[in-house]
Amino acid sequence: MSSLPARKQQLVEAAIHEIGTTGTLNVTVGQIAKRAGVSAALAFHYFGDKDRLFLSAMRYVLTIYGAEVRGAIAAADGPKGRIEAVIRASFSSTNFRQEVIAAWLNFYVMAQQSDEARRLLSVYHRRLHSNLTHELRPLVGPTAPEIALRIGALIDGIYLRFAVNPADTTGKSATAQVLATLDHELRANA
Amino acid sequence: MSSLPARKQQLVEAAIHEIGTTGTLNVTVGQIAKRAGVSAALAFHYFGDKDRLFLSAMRYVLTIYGAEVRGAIAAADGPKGRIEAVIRASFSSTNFRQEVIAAWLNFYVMAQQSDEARRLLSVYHRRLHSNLTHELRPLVGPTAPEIALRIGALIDGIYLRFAVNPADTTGKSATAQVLATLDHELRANA
DNA sequence: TCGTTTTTTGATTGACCAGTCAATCAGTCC
DNA sequence: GGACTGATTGACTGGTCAATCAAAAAACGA
Repeated sequence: MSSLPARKQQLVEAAIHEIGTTGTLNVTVGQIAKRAGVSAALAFHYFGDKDRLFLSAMRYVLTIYGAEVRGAIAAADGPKGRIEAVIRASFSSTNFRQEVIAAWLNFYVMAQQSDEARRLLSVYHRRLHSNLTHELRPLVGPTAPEIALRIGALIDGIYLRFAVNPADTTGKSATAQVLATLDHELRANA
Repeated sequence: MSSLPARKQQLVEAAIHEIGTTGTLNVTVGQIAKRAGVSAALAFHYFGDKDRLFLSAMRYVLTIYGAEVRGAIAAADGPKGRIEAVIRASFSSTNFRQEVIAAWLNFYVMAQQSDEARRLLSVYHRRLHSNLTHELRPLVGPTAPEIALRIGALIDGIYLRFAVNPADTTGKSATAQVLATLDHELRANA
């Protein structure tokens, strides 16, 4: 949140940036602290250990993403408009950047070892699924959850492609692909 | 390949297993060597450094996956049958296991730093895309590449879900989801 | 059998890093 | 202005690990 003490937030943002640019969790607390312009010891003072610093970074990314999606939903009209809003927000220029996606990727790796990381990713999955299902329901009825699942997985899959090959996907084309699938799913369930 | 010298193959398999079970690239050469039943120094003798050991492990996984898909395609009948074969192979019990998927996930992370790793993943993506496109063409004509892209991304996305929550996805249900999307895409393009 | 090559190892090194600690410093409250 | 608190640091440590090396063991050919 933006309600974090200034130094904590600096460190969290530095951690994301550092993980994102190096593309790995193998960054030292020293590197992160240096980018934040403070000493490594301060990071330990605030977060206790490296893991908890990483988890805070993850929460931060999730929080921002969630806020953006919520904003997009609020500004859109009608069920289909709101579904499109979620999709567009997922590929907005804020989120759809190699640095951020590299960080996400590493959060998935973290989730292999850390229960809390896994929990946080589950929250993201559930929220996305719930948003999509809620808006799909009036359009397709009982198959809404299944379709939501597929749309959600498709979004994440496109993220993965982008992580390997940023060149041949843009936010626009990614959005178009998901919207196309959405259309076909809707047509099949009309 | 199975044509690797015995010790090399033992080490490669141990590396995959170790990466898969710990869920991270943070495994020591010592751990890997121990699992392979040899000394750490031998791993350096054969691979030169840790990176090249990891890359060999990645090639090995890709090779096995590729062989399985090729086998499944050969055994199937008709374009649609062969598409289904590819999808089924992707979620077969050989490939769709947390250990293997955790390894894949870490290969994506490797690709953030290593050109060779990125190249290998690109090969996988292209091969999958090409297989799907080839079989889709007689069914939907010029939209085949686009649909192939979406199906491919959907498969990878479902892998990601499984990486976080192995409990609520099985190979069967995953296959069913992708086949459902495939059907809807085909219907929309018939 | 013996000399040579290949495989394999244990011991070692040099770098790196998470986490600790004792010590300053800047406020704040009485 | 003195006691107390939280912020902040530099220096240190204990441990880990990739990579090297010299030598043992095994395999092999003459």
